[in-house]
Amino acid sequence: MVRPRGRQSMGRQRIAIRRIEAKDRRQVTFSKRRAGLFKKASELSMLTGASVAVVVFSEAGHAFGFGDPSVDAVLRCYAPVPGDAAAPVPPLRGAGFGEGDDDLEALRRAAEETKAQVAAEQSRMCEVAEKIVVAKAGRQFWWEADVEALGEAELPEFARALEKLRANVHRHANALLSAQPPPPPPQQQQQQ
Amino acid sequence: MVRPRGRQSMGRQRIAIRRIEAKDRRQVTFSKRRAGLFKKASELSMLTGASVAVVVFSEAGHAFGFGDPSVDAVLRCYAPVPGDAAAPVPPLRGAGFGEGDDDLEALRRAAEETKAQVAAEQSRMCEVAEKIVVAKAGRQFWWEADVEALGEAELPEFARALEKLRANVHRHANALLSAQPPPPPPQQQQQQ
DNA sequence: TGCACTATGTATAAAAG
DNA sequence: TCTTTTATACATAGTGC
Repeated sequence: MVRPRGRQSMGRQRIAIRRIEAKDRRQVTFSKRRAGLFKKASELSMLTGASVAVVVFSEAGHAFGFGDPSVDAVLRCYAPVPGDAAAPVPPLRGAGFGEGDDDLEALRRAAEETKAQVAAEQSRMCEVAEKIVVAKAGRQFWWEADVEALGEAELPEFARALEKLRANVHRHANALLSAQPPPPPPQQQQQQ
Repeated sequence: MVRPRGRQSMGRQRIAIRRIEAKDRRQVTFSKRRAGLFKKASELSMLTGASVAVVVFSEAGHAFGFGDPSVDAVLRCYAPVPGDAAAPVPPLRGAGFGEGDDDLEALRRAAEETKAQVAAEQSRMCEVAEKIVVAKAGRQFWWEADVEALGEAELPEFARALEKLRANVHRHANALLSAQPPPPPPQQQQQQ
């Protein structure tokens, strides 16, 4: 194992979180970070017992997904249909995996991924369709509209203010769930 | 800023990726890692222009979500609706932000998060939500008003779309991988 | 209860094979 | 082009306010 003297690499460099223009690097980054995202999702699920679903569509239209217990299961939970009610949703959760599950976990991830890919094969063109729906809905998302309306000149000042607001938004966001006005009607949706 | 002599903290410790038994820590870890996961998802989207949707259900049954352009938009894509497709459409995606977008990005993320949370939470009781028409015109802060208005306004359409979505997801899942436990139309609660 | 800090584990941008 | 390696940026477990 010879160890050449000089630096063998520049090591990880800091990059701005904005679209990567170089196609090559963008693709490489996509693959790496997608894997990383799935791993994080998996760990979150394993550690806390939460149900997690992640769906990713690359620019090329390829779909990837990860889910515990499965993407579909979590999505069912996310979108309970009135008529179908009684989707009480599951405390379900992954059981306890063993220790050397590193490989199993990776395999599991790969399986989920493949599954999503296959499913996406038929929904390839949906990326376009999705945008139609969104566009048809009318206005852009409010935060986009507002931000863009500000103009770049005002952004710096606005950004500074946002730094403070960010904390408030976060706090408010979390408060919404727990402090949200409970549905007036006596009917109460069971929520585990 | 005195600097006490001894180590101020043990620093990050390595932990096994298995269910955290201590309830307190489990919850803390959930919050931290959920935030981290959303951030990663956001970055993946920003860097590569991919569409990403993440839905998380805590053990307590609380729903959290992140999506770009939005959770439901991506999910719609995941489950294509045959009769609802086709037609070119403007990008609307990665808007071109300035340089100091660090704060803007954070806000955008928080906004997405908030919106998704509200949508996810309310979608679980959409029957009730459909009847609720609230005029929160008295809000002092634009983000509060808009966030709440958005969730309520989009709910009906959202719910309707999801009804079809779910059916498609099931159909695809069953057709593509017979390994998936048959989720009959009627209610069913499957484990794992 | 929540937020801030710090040391350290982990993810990953580049470079090399 | 894909895999492996390196150096470093980033995420976060444990702790204190």
